[in-house]
Amino acid sequence: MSEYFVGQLANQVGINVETVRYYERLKLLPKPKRKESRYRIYSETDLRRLLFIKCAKELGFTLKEIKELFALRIDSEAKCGDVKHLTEHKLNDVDNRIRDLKKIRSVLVKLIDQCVNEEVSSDECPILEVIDPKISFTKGGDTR
Amino acid sequence: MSEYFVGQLANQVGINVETVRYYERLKLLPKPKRKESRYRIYSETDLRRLLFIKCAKELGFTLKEIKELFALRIDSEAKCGDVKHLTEHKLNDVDNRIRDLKKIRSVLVKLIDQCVNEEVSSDECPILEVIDPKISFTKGGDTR
DNA sequence: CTTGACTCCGTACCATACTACGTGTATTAT
DNA sequence: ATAATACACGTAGTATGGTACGGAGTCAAG
Repeated sequence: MSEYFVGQLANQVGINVETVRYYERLKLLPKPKRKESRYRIYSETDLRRLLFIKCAKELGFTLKEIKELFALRIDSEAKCGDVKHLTEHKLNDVDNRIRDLKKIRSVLVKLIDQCVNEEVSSDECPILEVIDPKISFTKGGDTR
Repeated sequence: MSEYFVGQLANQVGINVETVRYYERLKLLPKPKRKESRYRIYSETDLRRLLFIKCAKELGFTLKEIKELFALRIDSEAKCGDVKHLTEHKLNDVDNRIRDLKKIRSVLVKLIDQCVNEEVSSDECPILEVIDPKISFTKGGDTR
């Protein structure tokens, strides 16, 4: 079971040392053990947690939302139904994202296709094909 | 073919009027036609463009990246190969996002499952199961 | 036992993406 | 026609998510 100082941890994950401390302040990371020297000591679990944060951030989750994701757990305190509802909500959100990304994906594929087939086409911005103003993207009312 | 003033447009999309002007400054939106009164006049196309921006933002694209997405088009000026490369890069990015979201999705489903089956489980944060430190998320080197 | 790299902490600064404010003109509802 | 909205513009302020800085303590190598 390997342990790291903050520098090694930050390096493994590919983020800044200051960012680790920042996340700790925001309670995205638990307060780590300390050496007698007060140096922070991190575990494999902390590393995974940080990797998750990094990834989720790139997927468009805010730090606040990431905190909520971490909080989704079934423990004896929380009522199972509550967790289920929250989780279903998040799931719905994630599904919408996947769907929207797939729309964008299909347009990109089409664009690459056009390149291959040398069909020089419209002045219209092709990415906008993704949007049918009637059936369009996740309209209104999600959490964010 | 309907036309809007900035307020109606912003309202349709669900964003602030100031934000529309802000996007115009950043050249995410083209300079609109004006009435004699200098009032901006927007079209259906502008509305779709704004909806796209809103959606892409929620998917974790920065405004800069969204601008790049808009720029992906085959016109007589641009060399097709360039566009193809750029687009393939974006496609790769999008694919990674979809894959990572699917991982998160599967964990959420598992969590909901546990609720249904009343298996009160570990103190460990279940969302972290998503991360296998070996096979994990999109590590390193994408554009962002 | 000193030198260089790492860590501590608090605070200050930075970029991105808005959002609000103030002053003036235009439009619209009564 | 006049008051309430809406818009124009420039500029300033805010929230989020970091990033940098400075002075002091720690550690490992030579």
